[in-house]
Order: sequence, then C-alpha cells, then structure tokens
Amino acid sequence: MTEDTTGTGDDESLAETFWAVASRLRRQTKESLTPWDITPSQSRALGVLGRHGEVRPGTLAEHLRIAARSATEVVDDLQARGLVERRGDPADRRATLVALTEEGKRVGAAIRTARRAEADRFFGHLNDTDRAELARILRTLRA
Amino acid sequence: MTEDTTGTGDDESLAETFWAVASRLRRQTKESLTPWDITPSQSRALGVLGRHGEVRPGTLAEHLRIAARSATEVVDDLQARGLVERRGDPADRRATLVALTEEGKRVGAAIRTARRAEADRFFGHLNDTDRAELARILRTLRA
DNA sequence: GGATATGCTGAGGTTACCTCAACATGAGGG
DNA sequence: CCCTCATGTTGAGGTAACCTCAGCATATCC
Repeated sequence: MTEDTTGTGDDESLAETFWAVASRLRRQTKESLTPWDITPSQSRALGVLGRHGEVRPGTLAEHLRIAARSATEVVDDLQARGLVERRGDPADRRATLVALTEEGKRVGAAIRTARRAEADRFFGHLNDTDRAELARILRTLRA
Repeated sequence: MTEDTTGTGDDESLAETFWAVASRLRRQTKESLTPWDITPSQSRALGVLGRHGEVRPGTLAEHLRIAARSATEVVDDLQARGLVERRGDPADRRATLVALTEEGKRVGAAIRTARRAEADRFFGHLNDTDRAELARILRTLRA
C-alpha cells in the first residue's frame, strides 16, 4: 500500500505533478528572458500593455491577478528600464495611465516572439491534440 | 494572425493560462494549510519524508527539485516546529539524516488528508476523463 | 459641503528560491 | 601515511514576486 516505489518518480497527486511542471516552466521562461534582463512578471505586464494599450495600474493588476500595490512595483521596474511611462489620466486626477514607450513596444514584440518559441519548445513535446486538450482543461480550471 | 480578441479572456498562450491556474492553486493550497501554520514547501517536504523515511538533506533536495542549500532551510523550519529531527548518518559522518518525529508523522498524515480534499475541490470541477488526461499530459511535460 | 469611496504608493514583511564559499569528512593514489 | 580531490552540509547574503496596512489626493453622492 505504500504506492510507487518505482525509482525516481516522486508524484503523489495531480497537484504534485502540476508543481513539478510549473517549476520546470518557470526556470525555462526565466532563462529565455535573460537577453533582455527582464523578469517573468515584467514580461507578463508588457504583454498586457501590448494587448490593451494604456491602462491604469489597478486595471493592470486585475489582468495580472495580483494586488494593486504589486502592479505599482512592476510598473516602477519597467519605467526604470524605460519600457513604459506614466501619464496622468485626464479623466480622473487621482489616476495614472501606464503606456509602452517606443522602446517598450520593440522589446515587447521581441519578447513575444521569444516566448512563443520557448513555449513551442516546452509544449512542443505534446502533439496537437494533447496541446488542445491541455488548453481546454486549464481554461476550465482557471475559472 | 493576432489570435484571440474574445473579450475578457486574458490569455495569449498556453503558458499564460497555465500560470493563471498555478496562481489560483497556490492560493488555495496555502489557505488549506493555515490550520497547521505550515507553508506549501514545508508540506511538500513532509510528503517526501512520509514516503521515503529518513533521508539526507541532499536527497530531499533532489526529490523536491531544489538546490541542496534550500533543503537545509526547509528542514530548519520543520525542525523548529518539532516536526522533524536530524540525526548523524552513521555511514558517513559528513552527512545528516532527516526523519519525521511522532508529531511530524501525525501532522503529515493530517495534511495529506486535507490536501487530498483540497485537490478534490480544485480538480473536482473536472470529470474523471479530463482529470486523467491532465495527469497524463502533465507527466509528459514533467520529464 | 461633509462623509465616504476610490486610486495610487510608501513602508515593511514573507516565501521560496538562488549562489558562493567555508568547513568537515571520505576515498583514492603514490 | 599523507596529500589531493570529491562530497555533504551550512553560513552569509541576495533576488523575485508577491502581500497588507496606512496615508494622501481626488472624486462622488446625499
């Protein structure tokens, strides 16, 4: 009853396996970003900005599913690297709008390409059917 | 070629979706452990110890897929909570063996039960087929 | 126009990792 | 037997990515 004693396989549950995969993906993602000296969370923010144009920090936070305060931090870092800029929101003087700079757009596009290649490498071990299945199942779980 | 523009779904890639799910799972896992004041990584270590009996920190690190130094840290925390103890390895005086205390075994078992329930809640939105598919696909990716 | 809500950010904390280097011990060669 | 080299653990110090709580400015509504 002591379940697997099959050498190296160290999974007990779906969750364990999930985390092992997550860990692997995180490492690889991080590595694929080294040319730009950008962290994964910064790159995710660039992605959102690329897709949505200028947004307020709070909105960015929602898209990234993190606390508003944490979005401020990511924006700080990106701004320090000259990839985004803050403008006052004309509609609400409490608020700020975050937008990509020209450099930010260029880097964002380059990263998108690289990430796609990286994802292909990572998820490329799967055939098309499995990849589609995985996507579908994950979307269910995301809700 | 700009793929989805389908409203609220903020996914660009499989990877994005994956991380959204990971984030959700992490929060839920963390919450389910609050009764014991144990962090997720500590609980993973307890799991390994429960399955493998006494192991050296280095071995523990391999199972957890982290650096040896990081395993030391986890063991420190567990020891401070009285859940594991260190014994000298009689076979090699450089080495240490980490083993569960009685309390550690009890807590480990309780956590295992709770985690199973939590995983059921999380992955329970899936039907059996999807759950099996997910497990299979993740195992492929873990390699 | 005064209470209350909203948007952002400073301060400070946490978790889970990492690397690098020190130190003790083990193991093999000469 | 001693010397070199490998191995196991840990101290020191660092990082990314989050968090909460409190403060300030502005907006909104009665």
